[in-house]
Amino acid sequence: MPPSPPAIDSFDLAILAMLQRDNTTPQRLIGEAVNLSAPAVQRRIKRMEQSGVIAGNVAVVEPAAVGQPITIFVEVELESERTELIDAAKRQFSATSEVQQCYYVTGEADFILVVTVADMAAYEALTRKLFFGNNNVRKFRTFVAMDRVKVGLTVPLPG
Amino acid sequence: MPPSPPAIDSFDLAILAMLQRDNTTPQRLIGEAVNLSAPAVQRRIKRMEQSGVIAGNVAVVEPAAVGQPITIFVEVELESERTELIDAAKRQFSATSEVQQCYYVTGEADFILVVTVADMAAYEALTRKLFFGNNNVRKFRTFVAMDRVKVGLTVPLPG
DNA sequence: TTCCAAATGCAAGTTTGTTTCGCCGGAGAT
DNA sequence: ATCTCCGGCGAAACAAACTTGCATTTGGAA
Repeated sequence: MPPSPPAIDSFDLAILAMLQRDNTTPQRLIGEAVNLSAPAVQRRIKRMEQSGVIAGNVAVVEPAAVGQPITIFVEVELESERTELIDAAKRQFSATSEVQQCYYVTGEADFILVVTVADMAAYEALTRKLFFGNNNVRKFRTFVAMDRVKVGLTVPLPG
Repeated sequence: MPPSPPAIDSFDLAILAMLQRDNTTPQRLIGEAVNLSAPAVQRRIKRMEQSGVIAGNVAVVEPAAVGQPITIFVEVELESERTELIDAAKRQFSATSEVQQCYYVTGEADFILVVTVADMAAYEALTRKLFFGNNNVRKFRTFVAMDRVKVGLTVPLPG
């Protein structure tokens, strides 16, 4: 079997902490901050990208600046929990560009969606397509965000 | 008054679409894709960063790889909707590293949180700190994510 | 039509990221 | 105990990308 990648150590965590704040930080500065040479930093970053610890490098776009000022949470409850229907729902939600995030959850709902739209008319159209047009959706509850207090994908890192 | 920044055009949208997928894409390739020279691409990116259209450039870290495999949604309902108490809650949630995302919403809840933790014991400790230790929290509902079907901050872009 | 402003493309300069090389330290075998 | 192999680290050379300045063109307003 292939050699398992080395475990994450405190150097890696320190590097990740900087990169998930700003991945344009020069490797030289990262090296100074964590007491490593720039090539060592580079090797560790590359390794973490290949092993999947770093899932991607992305620009964060301000939705309001591109005409999508409304963020909405939706709790979706299905009629049937059959695996096949769950998977179909996952696929449909994933393929919908307005659905920024989709989670399959325990509790009083089956899915929680984070939706980004231009206006409420667009949301209404989306509900027709995703929910009213789907016999397996028993009901859904809508929460409109008035304030995006904290937004990001930052993961809390030990150390 | 300061000159208002130029409106976003279809070139900008095409550039954003590529950057929010992978912001390490060389500007030369972006230029080829959108029919612009590399410096023109560079100028537009810089302008959008300064004007806030691009809110940041970050590495996306896989939570499970750094010992935070559990994602939880929490709907929080407050006792009082007094502005001062709302703001206090916003500040407390924002300052909590386990709270990855926090939204102030309409509907049957006041806040929706996205929480990242190592295990349920850590979540239990967090609820004690944030909810049971706060007299203004009337109740909260927990949804544990079994599958992070779609995760990201990607904004749907026209065009 | 004429002038002005903004944006583009080209080319050079600078910074950054990448690769290669040699060295050091540790684990295992002889 | 010593030798050898292996993996990682640091220094330097290399290549690539990014950034800047300037001349040109384009679009619009006077």
